[in-house]
Amino acid sequence: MTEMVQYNEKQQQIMAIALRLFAENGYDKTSIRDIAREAEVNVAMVSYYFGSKDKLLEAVFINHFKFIRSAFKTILNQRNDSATEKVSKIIDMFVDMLADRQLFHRLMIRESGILKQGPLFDMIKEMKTVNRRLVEKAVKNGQRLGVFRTDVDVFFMSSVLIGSVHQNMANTRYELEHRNITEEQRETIKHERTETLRTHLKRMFIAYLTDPSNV
Amino acid sequence: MTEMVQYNEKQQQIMAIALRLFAENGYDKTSIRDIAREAEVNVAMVSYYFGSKDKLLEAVFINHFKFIRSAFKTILNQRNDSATEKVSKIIDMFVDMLADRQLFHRLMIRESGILKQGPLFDMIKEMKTVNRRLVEKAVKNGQRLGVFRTDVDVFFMSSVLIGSVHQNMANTRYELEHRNITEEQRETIKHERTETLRTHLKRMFIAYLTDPSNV
DNA sequence: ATGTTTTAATTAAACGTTTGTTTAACTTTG
DNA sequence: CAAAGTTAAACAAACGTTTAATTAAAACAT
Repeated sequence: MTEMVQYNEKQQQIMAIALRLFAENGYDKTSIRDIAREAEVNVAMVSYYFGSKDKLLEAVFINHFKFIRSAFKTILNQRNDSATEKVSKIIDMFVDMLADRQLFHRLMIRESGILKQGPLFDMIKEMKTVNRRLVEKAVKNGQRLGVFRTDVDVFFMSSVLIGSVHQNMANTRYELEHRNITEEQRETIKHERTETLRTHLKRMFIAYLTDPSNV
Repeated sequence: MTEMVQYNEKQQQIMAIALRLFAENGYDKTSIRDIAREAEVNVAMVSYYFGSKDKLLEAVFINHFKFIRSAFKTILNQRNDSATEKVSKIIDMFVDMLADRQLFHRLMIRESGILKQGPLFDMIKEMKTVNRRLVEKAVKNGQRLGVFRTDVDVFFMSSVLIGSVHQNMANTRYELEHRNITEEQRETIKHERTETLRTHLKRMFIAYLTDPSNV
């Protein structure tokens, strides 16, 4: 219970600012002094609370992974859906998860590219495995019911799923940067893009899974 | 003609090492001294030849963009294919391009995430636009011939295309890291993954484009 | 071809900044 | 009064870059 109240207000403030700066400018291009300035705390507070810059990044990761793990559990415990509904729900979960936590995923995608070991590597690897298991479960369910093809590739599908969502956001960001529109319009376009992505991902996956043609 | 021989041997040596280190360890985590050591040149040579670390990165980008642009032109000038063959060829081109130049694309994906302006931003934005145009052209061709649906989304498709390929490679890397296998086995698995990706991407896209069901 | 001059390439050392982190003094809180 | 929180200052290390000196290569005139 008290385990949950792990971080006090100041710590959360530091972590929130750190996440934003890490995601927007990169971990290495963000100095502890940058974080301290924006979070309006002394530079020494980061070492005091988190030990080091590395550990701060780790804390940010752990924080979000907790949330993500519980989201996975929720979807895993859902039953009584049709095979296509299950796929649809998984896509919804991924799109929502990535849309709601854009900053974190931008950071994760960036840092994941250069990790070779350590706690962050292990966390990301674990998440990749869980992603795959989730997709696998839904696919096997549809295959058991005889509505999905038997020659689909789960590794491929989980790559498409996460890769498409991330790329869609990255492309949208590039398109909107430097465009002279209000923040409101920007958010509207982003939202439209997300909904289009959601709809078409579902259609594409169902088409792929149920495609009757020979290869 | 002489314009082509832009870089001498030493410059190319520096650029090759820089690309590898930037891609594997990140731009910021790679020092000029690291590059100089591995390229077996003096640290001052980087400034001497490229002006700065920033400009070296820019040179690496320009170098690869030249190649990529010419690959695009090749595919754009191909004719007399069926609609599905055109899509198939585009997928082949993207998969080959990303597989052959893995290091560069790892670097680009990473750095693209934090760019807001400047020459690199512009180059990447241009490439995203060209990607989209290529997909658009193939899609419209198929629609004109009446074999593709009219309600497909080109922005979505180009996101899926590039995002899936990159994510597939990233996931494969995570899976293979720390596995106690020979370099040969590693390359074999990588190759298998790439071919599976190619096959299934084609099948999925064709299924998405020709799916007869209502939405 | 030769010796001379000019340009380019290369080097070790130094420069000024910025970095993450620590210290030691001070303030607030329980 | 003891513990936790907070601060400004200091620290050493690493960074990108520049300097000034030296060597190699090229261009040139004789």
